[in-house]
Amino acid sequence: MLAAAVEVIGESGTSGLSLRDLARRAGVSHAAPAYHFGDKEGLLTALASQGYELLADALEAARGAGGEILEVGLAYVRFAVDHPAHFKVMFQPDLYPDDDPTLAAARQRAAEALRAEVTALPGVDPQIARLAAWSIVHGFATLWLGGALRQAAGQDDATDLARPVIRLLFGHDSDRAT
Amino acid sequence: MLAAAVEVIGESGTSGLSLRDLARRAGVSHAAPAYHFGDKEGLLTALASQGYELLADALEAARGAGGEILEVGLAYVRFAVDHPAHFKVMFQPDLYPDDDPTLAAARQRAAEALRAEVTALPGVDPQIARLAAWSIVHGFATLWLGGALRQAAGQDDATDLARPVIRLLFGHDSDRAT
DNA sequence: CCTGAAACTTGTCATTGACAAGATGCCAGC
DNA sequence: GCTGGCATCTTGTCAATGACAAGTTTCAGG
Repeated sequence: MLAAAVEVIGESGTSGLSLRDLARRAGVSHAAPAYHFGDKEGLLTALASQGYELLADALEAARGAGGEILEVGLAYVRFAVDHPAHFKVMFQPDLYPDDDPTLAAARQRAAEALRAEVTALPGVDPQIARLAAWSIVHGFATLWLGGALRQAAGQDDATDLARPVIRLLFGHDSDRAT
Repeated sequence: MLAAAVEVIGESGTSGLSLRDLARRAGVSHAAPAYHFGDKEGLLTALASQGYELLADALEAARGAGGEILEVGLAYVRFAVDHPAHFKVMFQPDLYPDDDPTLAAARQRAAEALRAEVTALPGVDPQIARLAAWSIVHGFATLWLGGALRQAAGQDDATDLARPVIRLLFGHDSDRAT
């Protein structure tokens, strides 16, 4: 059912999502989704939680694979591109209550994965560095999903375009020319 | 009426927006909004267009005031914080059709204002520099509006926090320590 | 065989977006 | 002064939706 929700959101966005349509696709009655999630908010909360878990998985995997900060950043972008529906719901906090414990735990896990990887540059407040890293990958991902970048750049692969962008912030100077 | 829409979105988010509620607040009948905007999509299109105009104004003003790139970036963040409803609608493209001519013109104007300001760093593709600049300010603004940053940082003023973040990307090395 | 819980279904209600068909007011041109 | 036309709304209606209440099926454990 969450999978069906992801599909619908991918087609019509978060506003076009209807519990009854989900039920129709799943071949059940119109009240079945309400039983499982209680509420439309409940469904979106579950979807956001799942999204944070997937994101944490992706970030931890990139970190485990010997990845430096660049790789973790690219994993963030790749997550957004591969799971656009999850990403959109996760960062639209007026769709769900933010006091759900499951969601808070998943979010905490993802935040930790992101936080651990940013090694501070010399002379820079590590908190600022973390914020900058998060901002640039999140901004890039959001703009890409919004379609704002596809026309500006000839690129059709998000990560190819994201790589030099992230390098500009954290890359060694020798990388800047590439 | 657009002002009322802004107010409602500020309270309940884009999904809680109802044409009938708008009509109630404006003291008119439930079909009056439909006459002016034709459609819910129409209303959101108008709101997005207005948002892009306001953004272009803000960016051009920052640029005109002798602002370097840092000031323009801060103006972007300030716009998002001051006009959260507009900002949210603008960058949620599944809420409105993207082929509206008025909207396209306004968007073009804002894009131009942003594009013109980014002076390339030596040895860096200017397109990449623009993308990085846009990404970092957009990401910061989005995360701030989503409430993701307010807890992490003790700051309660967005621009104070955004300043060192933007400096990290574009500032001179002498600024980094501050 | 009985019980009770999980996973639904059916039925209903207020609200919403969209549309059609009038009202009402105002102003230009004759 | 009258008429036609236009912009701005109102009333009425419809299908779709989210939420909820109450019943139904299924099935494991005792």
